Amino acid sequence: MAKSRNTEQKIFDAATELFLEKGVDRTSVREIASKAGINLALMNYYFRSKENLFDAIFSQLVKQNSAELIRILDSDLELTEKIHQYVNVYIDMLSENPLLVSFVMAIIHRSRERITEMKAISNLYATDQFTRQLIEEAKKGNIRPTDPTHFFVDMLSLIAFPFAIKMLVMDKNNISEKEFQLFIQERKKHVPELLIDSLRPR
Amino acid sequence: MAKSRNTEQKIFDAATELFLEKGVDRTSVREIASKAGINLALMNYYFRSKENLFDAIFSQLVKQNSAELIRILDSDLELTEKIHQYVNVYIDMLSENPLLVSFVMAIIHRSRERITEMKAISNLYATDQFTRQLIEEAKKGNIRPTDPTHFFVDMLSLIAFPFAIKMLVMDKNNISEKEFQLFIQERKKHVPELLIDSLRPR
DNA sequence: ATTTCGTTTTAAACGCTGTTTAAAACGATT
DNA sequence: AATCGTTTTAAACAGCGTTTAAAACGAAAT
Repeated sequence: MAKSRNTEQKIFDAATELFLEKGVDRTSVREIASKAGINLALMNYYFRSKENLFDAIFSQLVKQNSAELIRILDSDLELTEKIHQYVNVYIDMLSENPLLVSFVMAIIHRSRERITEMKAISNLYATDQFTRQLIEEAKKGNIRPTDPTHFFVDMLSLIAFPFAIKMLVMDKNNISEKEFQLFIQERKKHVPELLIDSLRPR
Repeated sequence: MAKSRNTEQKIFDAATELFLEKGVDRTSVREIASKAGINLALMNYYFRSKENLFDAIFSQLVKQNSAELIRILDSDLELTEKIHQYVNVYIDMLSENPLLVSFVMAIIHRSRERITEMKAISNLYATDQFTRQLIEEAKKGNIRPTDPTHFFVDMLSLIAFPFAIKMLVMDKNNISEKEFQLFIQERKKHVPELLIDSLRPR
């Protein structure tokens, strides 16, 4: 048997499912092959390595999700509305996509070697319009002068880090998965408030 | 030759150095044994596993560092002063201890199975006094009513996450290691300001 | 001084991992 | 029906963390 053109897709799908379920490191290539119903070596035939397979899955996932975030950052929305939308969409994204969260964590974990992949998820490289806005609004006196780098790092931190320490928050507050999701939902209001508040002229 | 009671210490030291240098995952047990000048199997004789060795190094590191943070949280310091001190000490700690940062990231990465180790670093379990303070100050009208959980998660996020995306920040702003350290130093002022500002009654 | 006994060290192997190899099977083209 | 590039296969590779069983050792007991 040969030329079943969906072999590549079968590997891709099986790996995606297993990576989500057990994490990248704890998923073996033999397991992926078994789940996909293919020979072990085919994984290396289609993707050159397991790392490469991970990248393929990851960048597809990012492409699906980051477009909207960049669109928001680049838009003409008023500053506070833009912050609201960005935070809301980003939190929803991470909240609905556990695979994305664990992939982001895996990449951050070996961040020294994986800057390229990090760029894609960070939107840090689409902040020109946003930065301009921060500076101009400050010039007009609508907000207090604000360092754009710190502000953007703050925003990313407040959005993403809680997902990283999810298990910790659940354990400490003795809450369930569902209740954690509620906690995250609260942050869609809380984080923009905090950020916008810090911009208010004194 | 036998009974050289410092064999355990030699393994511990060699592993610490290598873990810092190349990360836990990319350091093999054979490499540790070679650097320590001991037989491969001795690593499993003294520590039961590589994971165990990691834990031993990690918890020693945490013990050295977290005591002061807990002391600050439990102190009678005035709220704003407490926030200042906590943020400053924590940022200094992470900034002077790259090993701690990469260990924290390694543990967060496999957070599902490692809650115990996470507890140790989070200080999330020493927040009783701090929580009480937030509630009482709000009752007195000195600060606006604030959810303690969100506030503490905010604080941790703003302190820790920037270290996780260090490479990203450096690449995006085209800055050196030294300049990143400066950026971090700025946050010792910026983060407390942001947090305390959010407590101001409206 | 020799035997005994628990501790420490050793070399070799185990089962697992990701990856490579070389040959086989296959389908379309000639 | 033969050819040729693509796809699939079984088997092996080198590396990993870990285990095994025997050896080497030092101190205590005879």
